[in-house]
Amino acid sequence: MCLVLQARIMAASTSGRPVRVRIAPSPTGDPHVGTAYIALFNYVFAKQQGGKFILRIEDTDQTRARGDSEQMIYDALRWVGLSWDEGPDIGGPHAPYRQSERGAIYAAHAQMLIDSGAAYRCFCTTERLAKLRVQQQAEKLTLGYDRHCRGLDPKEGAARAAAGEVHVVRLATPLEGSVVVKDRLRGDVSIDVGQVDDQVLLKSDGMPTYHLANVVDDHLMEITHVIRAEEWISSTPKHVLLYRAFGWEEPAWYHMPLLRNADKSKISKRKNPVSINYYRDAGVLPHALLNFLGLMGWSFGDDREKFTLEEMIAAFSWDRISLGGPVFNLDKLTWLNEKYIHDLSYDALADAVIDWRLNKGYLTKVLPLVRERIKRLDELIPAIEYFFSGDLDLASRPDVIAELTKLSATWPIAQMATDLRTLVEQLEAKDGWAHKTIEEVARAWSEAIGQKAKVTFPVLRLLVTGRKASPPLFETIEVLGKEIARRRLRHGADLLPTLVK
RNA sequence: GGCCCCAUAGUCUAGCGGUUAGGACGUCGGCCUCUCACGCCGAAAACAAGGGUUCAAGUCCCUUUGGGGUCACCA
Repeated sequence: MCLVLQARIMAASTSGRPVRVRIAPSPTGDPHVGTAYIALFNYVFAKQQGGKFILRIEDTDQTRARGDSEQMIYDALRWVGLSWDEGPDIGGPHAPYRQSERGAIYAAHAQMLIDSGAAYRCFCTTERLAKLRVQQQAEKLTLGYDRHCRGLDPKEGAARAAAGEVHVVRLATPLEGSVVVKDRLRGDVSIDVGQVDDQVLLKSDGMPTYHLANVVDDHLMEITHVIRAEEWISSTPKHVLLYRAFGWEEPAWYHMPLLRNADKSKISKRKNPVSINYYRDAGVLPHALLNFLGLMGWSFGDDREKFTLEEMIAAFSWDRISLGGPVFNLDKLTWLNEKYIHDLSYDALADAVIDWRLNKGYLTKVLPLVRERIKRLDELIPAIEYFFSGDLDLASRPDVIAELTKLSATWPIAQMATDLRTLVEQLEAKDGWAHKTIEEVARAWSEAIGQKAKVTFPVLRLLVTGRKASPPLFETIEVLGKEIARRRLRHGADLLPTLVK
């Protein structure tokens, strides 16, 4: 039996503690499909082991926080059918579960590390660090903090801090040796400490970095198995070092492969829809999405590809994980979704469609935009068709292509595509999705790229509605929802060169 | 670039030393059929390369190649 396999089997019986796992998303944007993916494996393992699944919000970055994001995470996770035993919204024995509310805990723990000499205060300015980095890059040295403040007398550090001097707290990484991460899926991963920076633990705003918060919380919340994405593997030594510095027992590490774009790079919104809300709005059934995620890196054991969460829980084992990064393939997701639709009773399907968009709530948003534009009720459905579609088939619309071609005379196609992607990114950076905001962003963007709204807005309309005429553009975009609208814009930008020759 | 991870068809995967390398998506062909779709049948399509170990290697080891991740006061 190979070592990895042995490690995986031992993993299931690790330590006598009851299994507790967590998903720890950061509320910095739309609910990510990767969050659901990792949540699924945490959830499945917890349920199989009779353990607990905890949701923790990692909102220690004040600058990236997005107001609506946390609620969207709850909604999205519940939508796919994953629920948690403890979390910010439902509480639990280790509350609070929102890191921004645990500041005192981190500060106290950072102090413990300073007291024991495992961490130190650093007064280096960001300017100095930036300069250092440029220099290291120029000289092709290993990037990282040069430990300038490490030699500082702790007493002096304490005094300067007490005097109100701005500083951070850094981990005093051992100067030599290596750290072995016992990854249960990969075996031992040994990383030389030369690769490990004196990582910032406490930021100058008093908030902890991920590294400190994550280790402190996982310990305090009695997390036994850390199941997270592979991108974390290279910072795990820092975490191991922290556990040792505190004298705590490490959790069992499991680094799952990363979901990939078609080109095998880490899944990203530029190349793939990554918001769970997109899949919801595009008419993917939650169970189909979850089932599909279960196929990413894991297989049932027989040739079964369609299975329920309960079946997955019953059949789950770590030795059926494959480590190659799975490409998130929309075609196969759609095929699976088709299976789920076909298995629905007509009654259940009716409910699903109503839940989706064929409901009074959504119609009430659409109708104000079209009432003046219809003369008989029978004109309604054709008039609002694009409010109920996912991707538009622009290639089959000669009028759209002709119009785009015309507009490309003043706005070259390649540039158009680039500019549109810029717009999408600017829209993504905004909280909320109100038409006034969208319009403001679009107007500012138009000006910035040096194109008249008379040219850019028609292009937006063409790509977003697939028509030359529509209700007021920005209200239409608002009602369509950010997911569908952004997807059409991005997808449209990708398609432009093939549409207009 | 340093370090780390990974490697079966275009894609998701089965495979744990002896298989005609299996299944699924997609593609192509056929059947069914008033059309389309579903469904059914069939086809093309893979062990990255080179060295070992072994009677025997997709499976174990090494090297190379390729892909990915990571090197922040972001998570």
